[in-house]
Amino acid sequence: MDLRSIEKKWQQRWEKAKLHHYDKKSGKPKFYVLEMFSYPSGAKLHVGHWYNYGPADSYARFRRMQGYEVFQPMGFDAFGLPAENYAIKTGVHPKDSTEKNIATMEEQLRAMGAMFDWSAEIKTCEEDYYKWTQWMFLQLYKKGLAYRKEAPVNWCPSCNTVLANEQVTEGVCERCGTPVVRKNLTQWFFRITEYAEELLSGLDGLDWPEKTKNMQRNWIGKSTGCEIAFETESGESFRVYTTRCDTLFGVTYVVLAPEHPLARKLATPAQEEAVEAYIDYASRANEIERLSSTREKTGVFTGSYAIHPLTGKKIPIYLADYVLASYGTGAVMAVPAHDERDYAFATKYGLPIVKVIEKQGGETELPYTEDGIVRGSLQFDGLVGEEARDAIATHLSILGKGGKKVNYRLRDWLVSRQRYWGAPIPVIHCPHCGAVPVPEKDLPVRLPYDVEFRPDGKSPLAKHEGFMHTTCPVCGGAAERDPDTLDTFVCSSWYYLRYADSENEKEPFGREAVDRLLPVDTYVGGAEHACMHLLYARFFTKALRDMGYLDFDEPFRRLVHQGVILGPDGNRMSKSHGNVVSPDDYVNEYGSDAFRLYLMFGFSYTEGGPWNDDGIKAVARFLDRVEKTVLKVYSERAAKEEPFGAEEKALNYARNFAIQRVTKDMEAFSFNTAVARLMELVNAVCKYDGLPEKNVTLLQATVKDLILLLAPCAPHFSEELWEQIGGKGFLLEQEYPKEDPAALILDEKEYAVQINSKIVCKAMIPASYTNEEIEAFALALPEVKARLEGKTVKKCVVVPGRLVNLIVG
RNA sequence: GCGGAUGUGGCGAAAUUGGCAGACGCGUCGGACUUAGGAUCCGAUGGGAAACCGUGCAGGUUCGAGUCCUGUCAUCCGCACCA
Repeated sequence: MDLRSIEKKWQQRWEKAKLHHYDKKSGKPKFYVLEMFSYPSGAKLHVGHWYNYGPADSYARFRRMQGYEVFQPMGFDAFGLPAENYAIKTGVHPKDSTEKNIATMEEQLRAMGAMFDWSAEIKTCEEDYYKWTQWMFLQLYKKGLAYRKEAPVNWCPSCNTVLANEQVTEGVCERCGTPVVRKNLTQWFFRITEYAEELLSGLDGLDWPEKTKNMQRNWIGKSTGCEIAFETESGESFRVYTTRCDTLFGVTYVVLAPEHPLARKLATPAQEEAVEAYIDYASRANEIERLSSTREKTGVFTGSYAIHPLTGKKIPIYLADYVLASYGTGAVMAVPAHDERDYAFATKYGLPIVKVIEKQGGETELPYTEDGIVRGSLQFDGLVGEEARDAIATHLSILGKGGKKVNYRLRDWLVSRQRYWGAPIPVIHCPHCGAVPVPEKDLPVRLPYDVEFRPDGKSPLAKHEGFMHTTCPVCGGAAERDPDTLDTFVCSSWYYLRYADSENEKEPFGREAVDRLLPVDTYVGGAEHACMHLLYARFFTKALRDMGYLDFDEPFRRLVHQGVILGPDGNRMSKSHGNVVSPDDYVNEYGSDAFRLYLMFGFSYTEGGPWNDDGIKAVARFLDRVEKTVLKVYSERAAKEEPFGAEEKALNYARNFAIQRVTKDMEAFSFNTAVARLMELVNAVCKYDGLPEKNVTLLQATVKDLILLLAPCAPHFSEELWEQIGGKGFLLEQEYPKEDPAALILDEKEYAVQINSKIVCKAMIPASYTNEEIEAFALALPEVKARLEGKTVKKCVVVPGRLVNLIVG
């Protein structure tokens, strides 16, 4: 079969029949299968796209044949830095390169033959999409979930933009690897922390990989501790946050972050110069240096003292950048005896170390950071761990000096970007009225085309006078637009909603459409989005729910991550490694079905692995074999008398076993074993076909089921075979085979017979036997008899259908 | 440093969740058909001559462990001064 020519033929017929369009009137239960949309940074689809979309499409087809009204849309996450960086390098405008890339990728996606519903396609860089992205911003603003503040932010000097916390890895820009520096800037934030608790608790009910859920749990980082108020001698007050208030009597100094509001105020005249110098030093350190836990601790004494809230003792106040301004209260109580960091700092600066926790049943070695018995702490002596913390926290709250407090590591999401290729932030800055949101009727705020996007640390839009100059919607006076664009993750935080109603011009999505299709039933995409896209999308869903636009809590019911296909050398594919495998070459040579089938068969889907050429040849051979077998079987005529003996029973068993297993494996995204079962079925068919006497009716029925089972995995190929054997309609319209339980019941089963857990022989034992009968049967076997001469059987373990184990003394 | 995952033939991988380790496929070897075979079909294929030995390594629980427990090594991933 010439796979390439039949692909075109069937793609055209499917298209003409609108076979892949979601039909809301079908009356069948809906099933929303979604793959993460494409980012058109390169000009072509790579193996990773194929590995994501090919097998996932087979899953969607499988669901469709099972009787669901499947919705599987596709689109493009088209805004973003790569297109802009490419423009800076080559002078090609991001809009032009993006549109060109999208056109190529669309064509390739169509050639894949996936059942995408192209009528729902979206591109986030188009006005009719980003208009609603801006609308989302305005709703969040109205709800108090979007706000502007000056804060130390992550700045990538190479990308010339700020980055979200999530986009900084090990102190470097996630995208380009440049060390990130801290800068004080006024920026827009989304108040994702408002949802920290629900984002955490909601994970429990999700059918997601445990690993991904754990990454989100870690990222949200809930911690239960205690806030404690300290007064200074000069009458100022500040609070510290601790998870170990049971160590409160061991406090020998307190530390404020260098950015703490009181940092300068607390410097005594004698220390003023040193404090200034230290604040300056800390502000210049980049994130890598700052975050390294192995770096030697630095700090400075302010000259001021605080009063211990329970003992009334004088405690020196230090500044040190091992305390983070952005977590907790930006101040900590230092207990060198029971905290490694404080211990290191105290040792270096010669501060006292007071032991107040004793190890239970052992020598207490400092720093001792585990729970233990409280000592030297007045009425709290003798308490241990949690009970000590409870008692001290309660005591503090009675005194009005603090109490229990929950903290999260999650920070608000910084969404401003000083870049061109994104959705403009719909805000106008008026000298009289301040930051004013653009009225909804004036959306979209259009992204101008003629912009100088060469980076100089300022937003490219800031240099575009026509864009910047506007009037204030409140007072009508001259005003300027916000020159920043939104992080592209804002665009992708709600696209799965837009698909449901992509043509709607009046609203981002109609309530009825969303109620019908959402949430997404199965979402397939890479694991790298665990703490970014997947978290942001959950946040958007919850915020939109609270504004009354949605009626569900979680966007993605089930999540599956595909693995990564590596180069043949086992390294990640990259131009610099020279190990990039182009899907096009293989698709041209073997056809898209063979390529897809290899991706399904050659790897464990969630694992991925190195590419290898031999595998794809094997799959092509398998398809050849199927074709030959099917056509041969269908060229035969049924005889008058068709036998139905042991051989037929075996074939029918193989047929129904395959149906049962393939169904289960497809459901579980275990595509490699599903294809293996199909291969077994083909082997069984070939074996039976070689017999002199055949039941052609059974053989043809078996082969027909084979085509139906194969249809989701090799759609064009199967469709062609289906037509050739006289099948009616498209395969997607056929019912997926269901196994006949009766055919799976065997009269006898093969048992492994063991003596003292060692296999002696195998035996066919009737399925109807009781455990006693099985034992008797085993004992009567000659192999067993010979070995049991003169021994007594002490025990007999029977595992029904599998083995019998005789324990002898 | 903390957390998680993984470790099975020459290779990609399976294993009904504690029950015959290596399904299916690649590769290799042998055979058939052939002028020919890098096509196709059939057979063999964990190691070992065998008893036996085999799921990173060392222990343990169990009639029975790839699977459970303890320790350990290696690789990968995530977090990383979060008080």
